[in-house]
Amino acid sequence: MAVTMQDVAARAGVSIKTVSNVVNGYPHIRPATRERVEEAIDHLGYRINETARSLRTRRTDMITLAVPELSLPYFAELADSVIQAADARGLTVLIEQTSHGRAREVDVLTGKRRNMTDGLIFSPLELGPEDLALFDVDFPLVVLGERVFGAPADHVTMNNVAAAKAATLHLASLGRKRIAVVGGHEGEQVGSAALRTTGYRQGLEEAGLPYDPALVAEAGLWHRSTGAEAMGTLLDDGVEVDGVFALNDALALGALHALHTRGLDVPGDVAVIGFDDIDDARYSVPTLSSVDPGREQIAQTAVDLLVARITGTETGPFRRVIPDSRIIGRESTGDVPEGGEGRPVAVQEGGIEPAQPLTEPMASEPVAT
Amino acid sequence: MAVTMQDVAARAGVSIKTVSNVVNGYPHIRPATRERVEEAIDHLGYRINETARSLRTRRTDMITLAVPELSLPYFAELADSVIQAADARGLTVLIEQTSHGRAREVDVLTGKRRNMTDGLIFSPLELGPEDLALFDVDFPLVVLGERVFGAPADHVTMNNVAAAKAATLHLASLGRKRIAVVGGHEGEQVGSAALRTTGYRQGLEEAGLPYDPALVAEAGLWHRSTGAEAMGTLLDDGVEVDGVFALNDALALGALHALHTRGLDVPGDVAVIGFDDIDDARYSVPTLSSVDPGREQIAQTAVDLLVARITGTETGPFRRVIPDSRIIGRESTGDVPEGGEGRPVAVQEGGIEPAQPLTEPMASEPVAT
DNA sequence: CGACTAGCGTACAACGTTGGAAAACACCGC
DNA sequence: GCGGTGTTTTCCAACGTTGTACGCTAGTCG
Repeated sequence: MAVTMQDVAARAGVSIKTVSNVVNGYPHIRPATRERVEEAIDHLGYRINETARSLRTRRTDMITLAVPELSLPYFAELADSVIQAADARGLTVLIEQTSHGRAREVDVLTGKRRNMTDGLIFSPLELGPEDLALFDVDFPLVVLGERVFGAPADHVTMNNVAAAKAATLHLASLGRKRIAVVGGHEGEQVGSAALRTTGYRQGLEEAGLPYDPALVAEAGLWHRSTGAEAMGTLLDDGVEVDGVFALNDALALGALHALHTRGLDVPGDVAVIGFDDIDDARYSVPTLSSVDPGREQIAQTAVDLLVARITGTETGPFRRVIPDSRIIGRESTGDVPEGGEGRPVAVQEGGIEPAQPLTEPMASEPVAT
Repeated sequence: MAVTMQDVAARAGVSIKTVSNVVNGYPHIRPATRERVEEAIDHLGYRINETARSLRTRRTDMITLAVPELSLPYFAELADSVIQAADARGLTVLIEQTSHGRAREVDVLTGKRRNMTDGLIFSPLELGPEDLALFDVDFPLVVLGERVFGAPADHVTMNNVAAAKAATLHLASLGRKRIAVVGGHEGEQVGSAALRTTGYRQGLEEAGLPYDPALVAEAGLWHRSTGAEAMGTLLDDGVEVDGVFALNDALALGALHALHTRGLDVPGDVAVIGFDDIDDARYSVPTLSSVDPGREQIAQTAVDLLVARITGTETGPFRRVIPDSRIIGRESTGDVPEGGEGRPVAVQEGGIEPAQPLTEPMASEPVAT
């Protein structure tokens, strides 16, 4: 049925291995032979059977990317970047959506699910430090995000505390005194929420502003609707506010919505800054200032680290990599005139360090100062 | 190194084929035997080698989804739905981004790129009717979208003309007389733009409104920025407008932006409706009315059609399937009070029909009346 | 009680490719 | 014409699984 190397070999009058050599670019082949083989390949429309090749070579040149949900713009954009980075390195990406399911996240790691790829890039949302043991897997793994520190795997993360602090300080530098934070989770000790909240408090402190619990608007899920709700509740409670740091852009866009419906001007009455710098931030009304956590760099680094483990180039201790992040000023903080382009107003440098298991995940994040 | 069936068989004291039978749920196995095998599997941590299985069975249980770009919310949401639908059927999805490259789209079809999946769901953006020949491939294929009609493949598409007409009529029913259309491409004969523009003109006609070329705002790319630009130009040219039909939601959101910056009230001064019903439409300010083209149904149908071809359940003539689409009324057309939920204000029924190659692709779209 | 049917296991041969080693060939200088 | 030195090609054995064919054991039935 399908045409195999055998058929090509027969037509070209060579052995099957010679065909293989041609296909794989083995250098010592007489030009005449190569030509005959290529003619046969074209003529027969031969395409290599990747499955057989993979069985033999033990490589599939595919990697898995496991994210919570593609409808969340941050993850869609991350997936986009990862696919491009993988593509540039000759890899194909298979996407696994964990859809906010703890069980699904566990499956991703235990390999209960399909297991045909060379490695995994995993951005957990449910698993936490208590699940550290699960991350001790027997395939190449790169962890993304802020939920799990100290896993026996390479880790690409963000400059959360430093960036959140910088964002808060940026609002303070604009003269804002009553800076609310939208999106914290009560009592949460791990993950982006906790880290960014820590940065917020550090920022307040450095700016000499008091911490007022009334300015904390909680939101379980980081969606626009919850952001609008949290912001709305805060305003309706009569809390005085002149600045908002939202823990991600979706929340920030929701907050903009809530502010708008209540007739407050942004940035006139309230300045708003988000986190993630998703595409939408550039097109909202007003355009949204945000923290660019270095998405491109995260994706490329993650793929590079994974490739290094797959190929065995890197066998040393696991690394933790933190890309540079930048504050992008736009209309919502009055950093650009209406219609102007966003521009970087601050940079936090990242870095690379060995990742050791730590009992205090909160403390484990390096803080650029 | 890795543990194989051989090892399991040795430990359980059975033949390798018996292990295979256990793993594959072959029914006639003595419970005692099955238990021994399962014990051995657990003890050794055996996991089947999917590559070897695929080589033997000629199935990978993976399908490819080729879309232009995941950062475009419509495609991200489509991918989300396709992945979920595939997942429910035991398939994994490999995503190929064509990134607006004609060459990449051709590669997807000619299989120059990786070819390890059982079939392809393809949403072309560059290829058109002139490339029909390329779609004659030797693997299961389902085509999405409006660029290519009559390809020798199953096709899931939208009720473009009917839905666009309905959207336009909806604006007219609100008493709007000067309805602009945002996003057309000059002289374009194929694709969503042309079809939706046709629907717009049909809608005007049915409403007894004149067609005024001045009300056509062109936009090459369907991004927010281009939508804002096109709308802005229209307004700055002093064209009188009281309604806007944007050919997709990104354009509509851009248009909202432009209207807002010029101090026009939506829906007071201008009513706006988009197309695609992306998630963002529910959270913009004001919330955006839109056409829901039946995304879930598109995804599920596409996967079902593909599976039927892969398994050989379906060998008959190719089908064209059009899901039902609905107009969702929100604040931007004043269909709901501020803060209210969107609600369906009209439905266009879809259908199934055999797909025949046609020379007039424009005419080939069935129109529900 | 012999023959037949399930039920349960096994042996062997693929699936299409590549790694390794051996063989064939070409060319060199002597 | 011969050994030596590369280059080019071939041969064989995997990679880990499943399909097919068949053998063996127990029942079951006439």
